[in-house]
Amino acid sequence: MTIKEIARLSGYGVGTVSRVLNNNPNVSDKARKAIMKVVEANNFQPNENARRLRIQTHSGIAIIIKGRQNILFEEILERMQIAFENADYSCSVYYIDEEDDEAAEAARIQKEQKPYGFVMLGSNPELCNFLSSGDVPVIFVTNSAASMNMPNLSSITTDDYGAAICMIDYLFDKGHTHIGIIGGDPQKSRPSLMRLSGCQAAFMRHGQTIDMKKSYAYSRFSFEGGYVATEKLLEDNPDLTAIFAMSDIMAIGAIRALYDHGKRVPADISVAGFDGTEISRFCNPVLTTIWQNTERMAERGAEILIQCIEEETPAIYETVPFNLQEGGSVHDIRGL
Amino acid sequence: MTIKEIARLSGYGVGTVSRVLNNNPNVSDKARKAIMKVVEANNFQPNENARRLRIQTHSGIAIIIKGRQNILFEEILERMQIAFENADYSCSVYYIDEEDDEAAEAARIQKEQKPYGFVMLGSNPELCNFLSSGDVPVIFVTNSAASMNMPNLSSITTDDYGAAICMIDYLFDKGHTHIGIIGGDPQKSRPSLMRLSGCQAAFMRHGQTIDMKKSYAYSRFSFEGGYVATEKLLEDNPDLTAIFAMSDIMAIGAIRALYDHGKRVPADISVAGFDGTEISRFCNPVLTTIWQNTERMAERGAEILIQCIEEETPAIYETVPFNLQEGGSVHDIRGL
DNA sequence: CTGAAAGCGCTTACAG
DNA sequence: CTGAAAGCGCTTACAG
Repeated sequence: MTIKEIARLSGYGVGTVSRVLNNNPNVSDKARKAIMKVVEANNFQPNENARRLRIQTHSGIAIIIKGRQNILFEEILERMQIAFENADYSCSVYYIDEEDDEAAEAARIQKEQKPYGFVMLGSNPELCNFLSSGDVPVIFVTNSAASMNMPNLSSITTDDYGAAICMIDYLFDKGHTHIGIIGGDPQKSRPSLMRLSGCQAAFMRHGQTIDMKKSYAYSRFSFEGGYVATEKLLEDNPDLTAIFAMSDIMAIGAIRALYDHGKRVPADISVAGFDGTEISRFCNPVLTTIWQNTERMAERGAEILIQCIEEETPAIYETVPFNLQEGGSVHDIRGL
Repeated sequence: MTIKEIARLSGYGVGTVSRVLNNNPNVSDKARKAIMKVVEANNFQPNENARRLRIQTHSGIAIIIKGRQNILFEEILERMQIAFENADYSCSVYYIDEEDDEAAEAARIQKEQKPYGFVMLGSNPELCNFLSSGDVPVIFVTNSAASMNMPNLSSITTDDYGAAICMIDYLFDKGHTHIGIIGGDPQKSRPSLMRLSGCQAAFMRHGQTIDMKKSYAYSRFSFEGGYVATEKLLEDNPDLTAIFAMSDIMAIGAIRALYDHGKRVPADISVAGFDGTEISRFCNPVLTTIWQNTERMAERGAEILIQCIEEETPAIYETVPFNLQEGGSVHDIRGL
């Protein structure tokens, strides 16, 4: 079934059929009705490939998500899609693996779809040179693009640095002075680097420095990663009283490891997370964590991208406030 | 940049360029080299819309996933994609919301992409009349299509019925005779219905029946759902000793609710889950749950679909074995 | 092995 | 308001 068939069956030309299908006002009511009748009777759907080939135009917003199963990203994605659709942008979502090359994927999409703009979830702007050479607007979510200083690369992030300071201060406040940290590779993950810097700043204020060999354990952002990293920290630091993990998932892995090694949380050792995803409120104990405002990141992220597209504004770098969400995983050990 | 440009720059015709791009053997080495040089120099990507319009053919496998954030489905999806790619089928993944209409989505994709086959993850075959009217092969994963008896609708499922019996038997074995159940609406969710039937069978063997009003609590497959359902069960059944939740996520919600109501798990009350997803091994306590063999479901599912496509085999309904995975969330209360 | 040409299904000036 | 026609970028018989 093609537009030509519809034209034949309705007695009109293909041009008029096309106009009806695209809600072009220059069609008589009579023609519209006759054509819609045939369209509906045949449950006709125009061939999208032909349409795209012909209009050759941008096809909405491309959202590239690095890493599946990331609850934080899923929360942001859902709201972003709604925001874009409310602004009459359709979006297509592309998942790529943790190890895959987002720049190559973006380049492919750029050639194929010519989107109005890109949303990069969890992507490191430094790896996206391709995008900076073009002039299509891009917004990086959870990774700052400020240091790139490219007019088309915006970003929206949580204040990772400030949040880490806040959490470490909180732990010191509760009497913890032997703190281990679990995070990503600061050479590769910008949020890890920012949070680590925040930790270092907070430690300094309390007259300590972080021993990167003993007290910082590298981990993937997974349960298993948090588990293994915790075992390493325990081995190197028998007198640890608290662990700060840079994601809720890693924190849950850490808690599991601690129990398996006979340590109760928080009675024997405290654990803090990062993200404030749903699971942090349902796991046991409930996590003390940094809540990232995914709602705001999604909505402002969409707004910024749309503004860059429509008004050709230069890049915007925005930071979203966080909250320390108290659960039951951190013990107050002052006076013990 | 189009194929025409490449032709001009390389001094060959568009036909030859196209043949090189598609690895057609009828091209001289000389031409291939010359053309590839230009292609690479320009980082040329052919226009996919034009290609699809022209070849007008099937575009691999369409995978429709109902509900985001479903860890079980993500596990299956990842392995399925690998299986299809190894068999040289490309696949495209479509996520739809819990409430969305998968039949409409499938119809749309069918018109637009003409896939060789469909994978429906978490979809109810009874809602997919559209698909049965066509002759494109479909495999339903986690929902049996056996009762549909349509030659193109296959399915691969865990033995939900047997697994529920196994778990209830296990709970009775450990001395539990007051068991509450949390699951989906058996009118809408086929796996819920099958598991509930298994529970009923197991209860009967132990001389009990399930009081659907008091002992079965409806829930969405979410943390929050499990939490609320547990509160209802507690209220209606003060002497409950165990809860069987039909997913790990609901079980974790249940555990949280129990703690919030001053009950320890498993000391005061036992909780069992279903799925055996990664989180079941990291939450606290570790869940006693039914492990679904996602690896096998994915691999056999892909095999079955490919067989139906290539050999035009009639529908196959396959059941995959499960395992009861013992954690620390069920207490042995015999002799207490 | 290669090129010229037809045509996939659509949209959109253009002319009426 | 409507129709005839050009053309989006590609693939593939067809002829050589």
